[in-house]
Amino acid sequence: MPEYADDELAAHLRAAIMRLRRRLVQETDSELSIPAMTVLGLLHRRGEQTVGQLAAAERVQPPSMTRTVTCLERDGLVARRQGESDRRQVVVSITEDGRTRLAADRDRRTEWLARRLADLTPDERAVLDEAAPILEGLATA
Amino acid sequence: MPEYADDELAAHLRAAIMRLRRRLVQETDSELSIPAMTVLGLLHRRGEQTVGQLAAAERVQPPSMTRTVTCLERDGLVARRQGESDRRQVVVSITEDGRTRLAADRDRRTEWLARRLADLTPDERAVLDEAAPILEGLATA
DNA sequence: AGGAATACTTAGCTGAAGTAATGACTTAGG
DNA sequence: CCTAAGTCATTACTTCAGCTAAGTATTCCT
Repeated sequence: MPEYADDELAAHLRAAIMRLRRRLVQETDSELSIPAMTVLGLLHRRGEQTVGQLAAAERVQPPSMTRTVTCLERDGLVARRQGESDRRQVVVSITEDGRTRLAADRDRRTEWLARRLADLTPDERAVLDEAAPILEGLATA
Repeated sequence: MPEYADDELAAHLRAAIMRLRRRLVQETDSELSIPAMTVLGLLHRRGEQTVGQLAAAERVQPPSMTRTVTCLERDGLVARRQGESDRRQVVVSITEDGRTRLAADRDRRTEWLARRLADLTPDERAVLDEAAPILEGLATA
């Protein structure tokens, strides 16, 4: 039994995403900006990446990624070095400090959402569990 | 069969929301800003509201809502008038032009998402159909 | 070798949120 | 009843996170 008529799902989903995103930003209390945190996570999962790869992964223009990386480098959480095969590239890697900070922040950062999720029924959580990769796919497609 | 360990769902859901939101913003081609459109929708559904009510509904600080309303008023899509019982309040109502614009824009605005949704399998759409109100609830809780 | 293409950076803009302070009005206490 | 405190909206300014345009360094192609 669908909650929404077919042509209304998009509108409702959109509104929900927008509101929830703002809420997530509001409820987050962390020293790291959201893009910074995301990049740190990427480097943790994928290992070192060029600025271009990071920009593509986050679907952001290169200058935006440069700024984020500059910020992270200033705080000593990532290291920049010139690419070996192609010296135009800049390879970014996470530092030990970066990993420490990531671990510390990841918990705090998702804490609010995790608490909210804990309040849901198992069924509801199961729905979101299935929905997460689909949403991810929509963003990436 | 959960895709994610319990304590990872929050992190993944968060990332998915952030990316999808950015994508929605990018792919949207409309004359109305996102907050403006949302407010117009609220006024359409709920009838006239004070600036404070609108701000609370969107979980935005009053100044942000003032700005959005100012913009909408400039375009003749909403009307401001002084509150009758409490003259500090400002009551905002949607105009006929506003309704027209809302109808025209709603389609265009959700078009990209609607197309993406159409590419999903029926099962995936069903999941999102159930997920939408849950996400909405998380944002509002 | 020289010109086109690529990878990142720099500089500056915009949109959409926020806080702090102000003005107008209302409510409550003495 | 009148003053003090509180509330609603606004104004002014800041911050954040994206963008484009233009510049620099390097590589690729003929």
